[in-house]
Amino acid sequence: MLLRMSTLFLRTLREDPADAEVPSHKLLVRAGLVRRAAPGIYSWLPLGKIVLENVAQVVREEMNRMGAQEVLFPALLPRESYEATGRWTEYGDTLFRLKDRKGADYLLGPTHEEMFTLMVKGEYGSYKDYPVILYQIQTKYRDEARPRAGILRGREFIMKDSYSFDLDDEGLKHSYELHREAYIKTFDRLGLDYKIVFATSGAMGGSASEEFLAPCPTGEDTFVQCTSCDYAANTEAVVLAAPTPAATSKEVPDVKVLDTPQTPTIETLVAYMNEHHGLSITAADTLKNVVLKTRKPGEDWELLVVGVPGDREVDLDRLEGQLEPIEVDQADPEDLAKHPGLVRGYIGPQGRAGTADGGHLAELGIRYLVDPLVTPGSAWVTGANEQDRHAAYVVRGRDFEPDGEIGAVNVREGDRCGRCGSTLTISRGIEIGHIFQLGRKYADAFSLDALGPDARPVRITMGSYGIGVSRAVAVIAEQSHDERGLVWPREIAPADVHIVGTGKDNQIEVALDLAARLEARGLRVLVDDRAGVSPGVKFNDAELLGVPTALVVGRGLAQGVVELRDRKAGTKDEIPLAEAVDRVIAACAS
RNA sequence: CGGGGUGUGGCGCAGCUUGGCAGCGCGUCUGCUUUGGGAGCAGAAGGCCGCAGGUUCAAAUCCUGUCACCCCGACCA
Repeated sequence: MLLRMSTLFLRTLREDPADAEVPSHKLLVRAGLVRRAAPGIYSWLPLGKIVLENVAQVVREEMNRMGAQEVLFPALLPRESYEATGRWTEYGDTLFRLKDRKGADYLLGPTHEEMFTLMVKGEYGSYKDYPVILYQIQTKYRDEARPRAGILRGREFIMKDSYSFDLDDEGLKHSYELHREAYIKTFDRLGLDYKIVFATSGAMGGSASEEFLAPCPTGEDTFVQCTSCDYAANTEAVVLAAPTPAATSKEVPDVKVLDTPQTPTIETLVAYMNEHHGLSITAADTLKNVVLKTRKPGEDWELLVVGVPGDREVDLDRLEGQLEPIEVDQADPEDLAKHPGLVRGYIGPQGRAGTADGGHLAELGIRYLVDPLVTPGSAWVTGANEQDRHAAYVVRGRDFEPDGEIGAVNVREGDRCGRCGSTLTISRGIEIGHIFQLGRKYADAFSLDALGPDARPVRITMGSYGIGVSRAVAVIAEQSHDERGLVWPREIAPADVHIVGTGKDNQIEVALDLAARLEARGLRVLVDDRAGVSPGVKFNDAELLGVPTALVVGRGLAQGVVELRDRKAGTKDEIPLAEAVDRVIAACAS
C-alpha cells in the first residue's frame, strides 16, 4: 500500500472542532479520519476507513482463530422476529423503526439475536451439528436519547456480534471461555488498556456476564476494583462485603418509640435524636426504608420496600441489574396513597411492640428487602410508622425479619470487597466488549431444538458476545495520543511508515523512491510528496496523524543522511540514506 | 423529558447591548519569492447572517413563532 499525500483525500484541521469535547473526537476529526454527518452519525474518510478496517481485521482474525464463522445479516429487518421475543416493544424508542411502501414495519437492527437464532434453526436440526459459533461485523443502529462524544457513543456504529449455540450448559461455558480468550487476544493486539469486570446482563437477559472496560475518565460506565485481589465489577453488579455482625440482640434495649416532630429526612432525624433524646448517632445508624415498585413483564406494578443505612442512597440501576427482567422504579405519591399504612418519611419494618414475627410491612402485604449492610442482629433507628415518631433499638431478627437481602446501596469509594474484604476503588470506563451467557431465552422464543441421539429434542442454549469495532477506534485514540496528536499502535495505524519529503531540491523525488522501495518490501507507506508545503506543516501533520514510524528526507540529504523518527518515543536518529530501507523495515518489525 | 448554551463563507470566531455598505483569523485560487517546525508579498473567489412572520425609511442586530445543533442531567448497550 502506498498513499501519496499530494493526492490523498485528506484535509487536516488546525483547530479543534467546536462541537468536540473528548480527545478522541477532537483528534479523529482534526486528523481527517471522520466527519460528522448527523448527530451520532459519522462518515469515514480514507485514513479513517483504513484504521477502522485494521481494527475489524484484528477482530476477524481472532474470531476465526477460535473457530467462529463469519456471516452477514441485513441491517434492515422485518418486524416479525422482534415481535416474537417482545423486543419490538421492549426496546422502546431506542429502536429505529420504519415502514416500507406498503406500510409494513421494519427496523434497523440494534443487535441480532433473533436473526441468528432463526438462521440456525433454519439450517441445523441434529445434535451432531452442534456446537456452532457465528459472527458478523456489521453496522448497528440505536436511536440513543443523547449520542455524545463523537465516535464513542453514536446512533450508527460498527459492531462485531457473535452468538454461540450449544447443546448444554457445559458447552455454553466452553463457548464463553473461547470468547473470553479471543477477546483478551484481540484487545491486547489493539494495544488497549482494559479491565474485565463482572456485569449484569442488561436488556439481553441471561446469566453469567463480563464486560471489557477501557478505563477512561470520560467513560460512561462506573466500576469498582479491589485494591488487593483481582476482583472488578460494574457498580451495577458489585457484591460488597457485609460488615462484621453487630452485637447480639440481647445487649440492645427493647424498641423505644420516640417523638421526633418535623423530622422527615435523615439529617433532621439525626440532629433531633442527638439533641432531644440523648443519643449519639450518625446517618449510618438509621435505617432508611425506600418505597419502590417492581413490575414483571406483562404484569402490574407491585410495591417493594428496600431498607438501607441512612447514609446511603438506593442505586436503582444496581437493583434493576439483579432483578432483570423485572423493572424497578421509584414509587409515586399515588402509589403510596394506596397504602395508608405507609407513613411517608416515617416508615419502619418492625411490628407492633413485642411482636417479633411479621412486622409492619408484612402486615401490609408489602415485600421488604434489605441491603446486606443491614446485617442480622444489627440495631437501628428507623421510622415508627406514625407521623413525627421514630423507633430506636430496632433489631433485625428480633424486631423485624426482611423477606430477603439484595445489594441495593450506591457503591462508594472505600467500600469493602465481597471477595477478600479489602478496600474498593471506583473508576470510570468505556465498554469495548461484553460477553454473556444468554441461556435459552431466544431458543425458547423460537423453539430452537436439536434432535438428540435418543430422537428427543434438546433445547439449544446460547451465548451472545459483542465488540464495538468503531468504538474501539475511538477508545484507542482516547488512550493513545499526546499533545501533538494521535499515536497509533502499529497494527492499527493507517500506515507503517510516514515518509516526509521536506520539499527542497530532490527531496521529494528521493522520498518517493524510498516509498516505492519500502512498499515493494511489503510495508504500508504514506508519503508526504506535497509541493510548496512548508516543512513545519508536514511535520505537524505527521505527528497529528500518528503513524508510528516516520522517515524525514530533508536537509541532511545533501550529506546522504535521512532522519528516522519514532512517534511514540519521540526519538530522532540520523541514518545514512543507503541504510534507510533496512532501518525502516527493522523499526517496523519491532 | 428537565436545565444551560449556540446558530454569521469550508473550519474557528467577532459584530447584536445602542438598527445604518457583513467583518477577522485559518483554509481555498492566481503570480512571484521561500522550504527543518503551522512562510512572505501582491491580487482574487466565496455568505439568503438557521427558517418564517412582524416592527421600521432601514434588521445579522429589536419583537413573535419555529427548527436545528451542542453541553449537563434523566434514559440507554
